[in-house]
Amino acid sequence: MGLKSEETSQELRRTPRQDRGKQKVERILDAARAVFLEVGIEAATTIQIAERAGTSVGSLYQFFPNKEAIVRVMAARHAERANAMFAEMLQPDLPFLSLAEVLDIILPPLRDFYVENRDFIAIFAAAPAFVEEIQKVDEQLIASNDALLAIRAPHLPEKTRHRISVVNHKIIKSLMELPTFGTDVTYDEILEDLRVVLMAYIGNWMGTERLSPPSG
Amino acid sequence: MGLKSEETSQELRRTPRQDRGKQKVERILDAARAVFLEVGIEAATTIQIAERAGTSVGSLYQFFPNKEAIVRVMAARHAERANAMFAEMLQPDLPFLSLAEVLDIILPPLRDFYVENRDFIAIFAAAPAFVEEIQKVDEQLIASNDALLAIRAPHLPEKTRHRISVVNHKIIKSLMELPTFGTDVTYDEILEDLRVVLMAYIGNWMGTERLSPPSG
Amino acid sequence: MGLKSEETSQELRRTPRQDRGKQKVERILDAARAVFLEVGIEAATTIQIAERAGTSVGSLYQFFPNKEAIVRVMAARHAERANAMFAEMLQPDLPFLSLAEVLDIILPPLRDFYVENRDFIAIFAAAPAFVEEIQKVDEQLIASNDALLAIRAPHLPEKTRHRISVVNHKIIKSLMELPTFGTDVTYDEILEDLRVVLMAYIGNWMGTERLSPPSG
Amino acid sequence: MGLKSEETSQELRRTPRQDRGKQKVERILDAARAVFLEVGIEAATTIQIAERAGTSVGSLYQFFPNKEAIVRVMAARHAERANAMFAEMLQPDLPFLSLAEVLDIILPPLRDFYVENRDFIAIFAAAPAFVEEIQKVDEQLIASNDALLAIRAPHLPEKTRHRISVVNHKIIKSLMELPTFGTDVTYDEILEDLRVVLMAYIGNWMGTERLSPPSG
DNA sequence: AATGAATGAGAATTCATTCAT
DNA sequence: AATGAATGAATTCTCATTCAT
Repeated sequence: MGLKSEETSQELRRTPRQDRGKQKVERILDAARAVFLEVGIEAATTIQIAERAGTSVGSLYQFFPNKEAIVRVMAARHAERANAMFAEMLQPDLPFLSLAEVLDIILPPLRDFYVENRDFIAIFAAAPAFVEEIQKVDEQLIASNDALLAIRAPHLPEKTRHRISVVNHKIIKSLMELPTFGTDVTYDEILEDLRVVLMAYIGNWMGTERLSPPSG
Repeated sequence: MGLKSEETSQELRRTPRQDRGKQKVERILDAARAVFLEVGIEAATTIQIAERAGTSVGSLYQFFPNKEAIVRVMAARHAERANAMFAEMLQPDLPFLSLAEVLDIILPPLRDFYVENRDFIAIFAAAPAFVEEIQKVDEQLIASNDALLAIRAPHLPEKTRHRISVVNHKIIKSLMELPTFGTDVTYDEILEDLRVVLMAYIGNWMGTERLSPPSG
Repeated sequence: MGLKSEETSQELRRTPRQDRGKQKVERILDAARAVFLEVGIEAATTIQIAERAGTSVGSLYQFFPNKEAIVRVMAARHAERANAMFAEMLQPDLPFLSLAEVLDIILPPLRDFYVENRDFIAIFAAAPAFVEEIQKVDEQLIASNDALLAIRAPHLPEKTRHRISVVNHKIIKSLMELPTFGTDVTYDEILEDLRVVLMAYIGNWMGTERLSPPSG
Repeated sequence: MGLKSEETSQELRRTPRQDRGKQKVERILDAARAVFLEVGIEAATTIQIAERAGTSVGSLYQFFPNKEAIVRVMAARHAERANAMFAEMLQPDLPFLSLAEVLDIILPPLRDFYVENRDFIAIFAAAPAFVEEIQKVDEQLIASNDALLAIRAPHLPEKTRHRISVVNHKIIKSLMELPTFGTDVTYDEILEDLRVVLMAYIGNWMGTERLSPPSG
């Protein structure tokens, strides 16, 4: 009787092998980003997105089983980029540097990530919670914080340590969002402020000195 | 929000002079809060809200010209409560106390405000930015920060000062949101963390010492 | 994200207590019958039905959660009418009469049922199999045949007896459909033919004589 | 069927002279049969059919102007097979044999036809009546009945005779459908039942005895 | 001739808002 | 003033059919 899609919204309906198809997926995702940014995820309509992408709804649905899938693929892409950033950032000797050095290493790529992904940050900031992919990005950032802290401050109770990681991440995330939204604050100013704040906050818990690296 | 009326959604359609009317407005706002919390602002339907409030849609529309108006009135109420909190908090000698004393005075009522308004915080956190009333709350909190800072650190360029106020507010706001969402962090833990962070951040700009109050 | 109805299409969405509502349900069902008859169940659209009923789609959906529900309610009504007919028809002494007498008792109300329900017969004849309600009507007619036969011909193996009931029912049903579809055959002619056919067919299995009723 | 083209769906768009083309038409028809059987004619999509046939929609439309045409060609094929069966069955001396002999001659090939065409029977049983080709099959079967009867019972008014032919055909058709659908009835059991029923029904109108063949 | 991506009209369903009662 | 049924525009998604490659 023409029921609407019963699929469990599995990402892409059909992995496009052809270049044409890949390009179209990209164009749709780009269009969606623009539309989401303008009117929000909920208010965006599939027809709007298709038109913006220069196609028809039909085409859109050839690649995405439903609107939610567009959001999820977009979120998954965002998560991938976040992962790539971590990989680059997490050097093995990180836990043994001074806090100032750690921040010198960590903050710039973090800023770059937030700069490059400002659209997605804005889109997902107001995103319906059901976008798990986005929550995972946060969880991952928190986890790597946690790992670092576990080495630097092994005496901390796990629960406390986790809270610190959460708070730390929340501070970074929320301040990095500032330039995205109206405020006329620059990313570099935020970077400076973050340095001050985190030196104090993290230093409070794990000290600011270098650690002697494990012998051997 | 898919409005169909052309009205500019002017808050209350008719100021209810009767007690009966006032009570109904309250019941509708309470119901709306509950429904918004459960399903989000966009997904909430006016019929749901009316039923929860124990009335009919028709009645609801007697007091609110459209769904958006409910959101705006709710936001306005939230703003009022924020203002009340400021009024209480801003003692005339505040600028001249030590930073630690200032935080001792400011943080507890701030926490209380966030505790008491957690529902609204949660509702508006994911709210489409177009709810101006909400932005005003933020602007007001930022403005009072700014005023304080203007006295304590008169040498700061206005723009810098404003940025500090913005950052300061964003830190408070985002950390105070943590207990509201999933995280098992308590308000008191957050209060401690805030103290550390703000001592460092604000202290960095305006010093932590007492100021000699203006003579005369 | 605005998914379409997830309800399991439970008959009526809301049992209309008011007369107005009841009448509207009737008008919708009448309209649906007419439309189904003209274009078939699958091709019928809810808007068509609503218009025919003199309402709007919205109203239609106030009573029926989806198109399928209309079909099911219609089928349920049909089943009820069939049950009413059985109740009337099945006299306790039926098994002990001669076959000719049995047919005299059974065939006229059966004909009346098929005459009065010719529209539904036509609609459901081509109905998608998922309309369980309709299958139940058939099963019930078969079951009462079976019960009769169990008394009259207790020696028959159950499987054989059931087949006879099925065949018997199928003959009745398919012949009774004839006047409904194009053919210029009257119900009375069919009744005569049925008598001949069933006398032979059933008589072949259970004899045509009276049975001595159970003593006591 | 939701046609969008204005063509009057003339069977085959292009008579395939090449062997390749003929084979493809066959493969498409086979695929369509399978798909129709599984999901029904209405729910079947042209892409499904094409994929099952190992081609593309484009190719399918090279041979069939639209979906309906597939149904019609399939029905036409079915009609042809029915005709072939008649041709084989209708021996010149048929009208002069005893009814039992006639049934002995007629019923087995009839059964074979229904067995071999069970798929089509199932497909077209629920088919919208607008497939004229299918009605023609029925009309043809009725007509040959009629012819036989005209010889055996020349005294019967034409209208009566025609009704008998219709009823006779309907009985055969509907009983022969039983094994196709859920029921666990075998074709041989049905054949037995048909013999009983038709002996009685036809015998009732045209006697069961042999006729003396026309001299000369 | 074959392919399958592209198109878009059309169907089901929802929900803000109105208005008769 | 209160009610809640009625309205229909708007949205998501499908699928017959076309047409560029």
